Amino acid sequence: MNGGERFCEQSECGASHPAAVASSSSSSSWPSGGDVNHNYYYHHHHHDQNFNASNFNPHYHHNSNRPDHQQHFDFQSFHSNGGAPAYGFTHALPLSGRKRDHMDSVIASHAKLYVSQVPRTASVDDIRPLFEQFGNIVEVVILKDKRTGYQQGSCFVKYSTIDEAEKAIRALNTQFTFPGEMVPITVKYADGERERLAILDKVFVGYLNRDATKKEIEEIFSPYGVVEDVYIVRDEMKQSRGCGFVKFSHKDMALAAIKALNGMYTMRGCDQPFIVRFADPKKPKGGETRGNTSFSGTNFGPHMQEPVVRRTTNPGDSMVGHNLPNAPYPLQHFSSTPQPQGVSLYANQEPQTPNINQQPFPSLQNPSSQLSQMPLQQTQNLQRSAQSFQAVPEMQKQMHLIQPSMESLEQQQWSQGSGQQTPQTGNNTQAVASNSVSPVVPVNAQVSELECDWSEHTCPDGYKYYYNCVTCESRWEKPEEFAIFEQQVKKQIQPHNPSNQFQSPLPVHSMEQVAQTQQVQHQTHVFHQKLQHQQSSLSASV
DNA sequence: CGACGGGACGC
DNA sequence: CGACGGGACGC
Repeated sequence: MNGGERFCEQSECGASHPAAVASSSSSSSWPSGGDVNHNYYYHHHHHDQNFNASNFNPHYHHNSNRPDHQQHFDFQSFHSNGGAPAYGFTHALPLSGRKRDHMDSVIASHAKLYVSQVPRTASVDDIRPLFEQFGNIVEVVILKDKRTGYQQGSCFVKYSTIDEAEKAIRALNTQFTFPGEMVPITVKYADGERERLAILDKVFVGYLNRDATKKEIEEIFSPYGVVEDVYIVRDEMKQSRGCGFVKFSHKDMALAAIKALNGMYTMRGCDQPFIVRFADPKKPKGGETRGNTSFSGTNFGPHMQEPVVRRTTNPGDSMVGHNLPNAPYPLQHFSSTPQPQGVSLYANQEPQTPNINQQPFPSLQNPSSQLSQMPLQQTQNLQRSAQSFQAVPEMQKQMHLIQPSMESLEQQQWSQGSGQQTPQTGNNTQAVASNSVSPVVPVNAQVSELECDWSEHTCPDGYKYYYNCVTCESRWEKPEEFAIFEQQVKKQIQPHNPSNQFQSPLPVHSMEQVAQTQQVQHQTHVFHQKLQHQQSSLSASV
């Protein structure tokens, strides 16, 4: 079967590594509307040479099929709806110097699709616009035959969220035919992807106290989200094996728990801190497994030890096990039925204390209580640690989940955080830079005249949501006001862009409904032109 | 017809 | 080249 192996070249552009992209996207949870001026990254290395609307005529005359041509490309989003706001740090992030922990956890929620019936002559630029209509493209990889180097007629398209991927599947699978192809494309999850994504809301926990009850465990994890289930692994004698699983209602919560507790929380009577990581997929359970390396490269590996600040057994640590004095916070803070798609998340909650009850992310109550609610050990680590790799970024991450209306407060805490973590190593500092500088500044501050009650935020997994600082409403869909606001911002930043085409890329919904090849092709064609226009506008503005 | 990457820790 | 405890999915 070796002859059939495929390969694809890695991009020479270090900045285009998915990790680098992710570090930008995940670190930019703060309003992303005003970041267009950083998007120059996109065409920095890639001009439009292969990009041409005529690619969609049946002849595909461009020459992108030379075997050695780079066909691998990671995208920085540059349309506003796409997520992954570019804060411009991508190109500066060295491919090698990066921590795998945190970012990869975020990456884990990216959704990779496998697309076949792609013309062998198609370039990334032919493929991307088609898919970009449905969401933020993190990566496109054209598969090639390992030996000949020729394209094999399929590709991976990676979206930053599952939602986007689903949209693309619904709209494009068997619905779109590339010019020159006899059959429509198939668009489906790459092998193992579904399984991988399905369990991101569940964490494995090691170093549980063997006497711990479900309830006790639930209380420890509840501050980070709605705990739907706690399972303690037991032997045949019903004795706890000291590990278990905690399932949340949302993968974001799982991530929050990982960030906060892994290596940071030592249970009473234990001498080792928790291991908290995404659960491995359950049993292979039969067929449908292809050379499934789905979990390599993220933090699922057996010895992927997170660069957590491990508690060294300090003399003064007799407190171990008594951390989290009154730990657990009322579960009522969490909506029991979070809806990824729906209307306002917490619509059914009492409006009286909006700042608490209607937070976009209920897992964390409010910034002022955030520190005090952190497990004591974590706080200690933050304070004492000169090499708090994990803790500080974690804090930052959590901050992003917090009430956006508390900007000043947040900023204060931010500066504390970055101050403490100063004495750390370079790579991290970089990551932090993108974290702590850009996102903290609200769009409103950058563009003085423009204001919008809505702001855009990103969950750790890439989901975007919108928060209104006046009504305290949050919602998943982009409010019209915010879309307009975004456009205004962009006009201001790029005065050279006359007719800004940045509205939500294309009418996605009508797209899905129509789902007619002709239309799709037409719109794709149009999209090409738009892209070109946008690109030239962007270059002009840099 | 189906076809499913490559590199990836950090000192 | 050391890092890792090993345990991994109910009803």
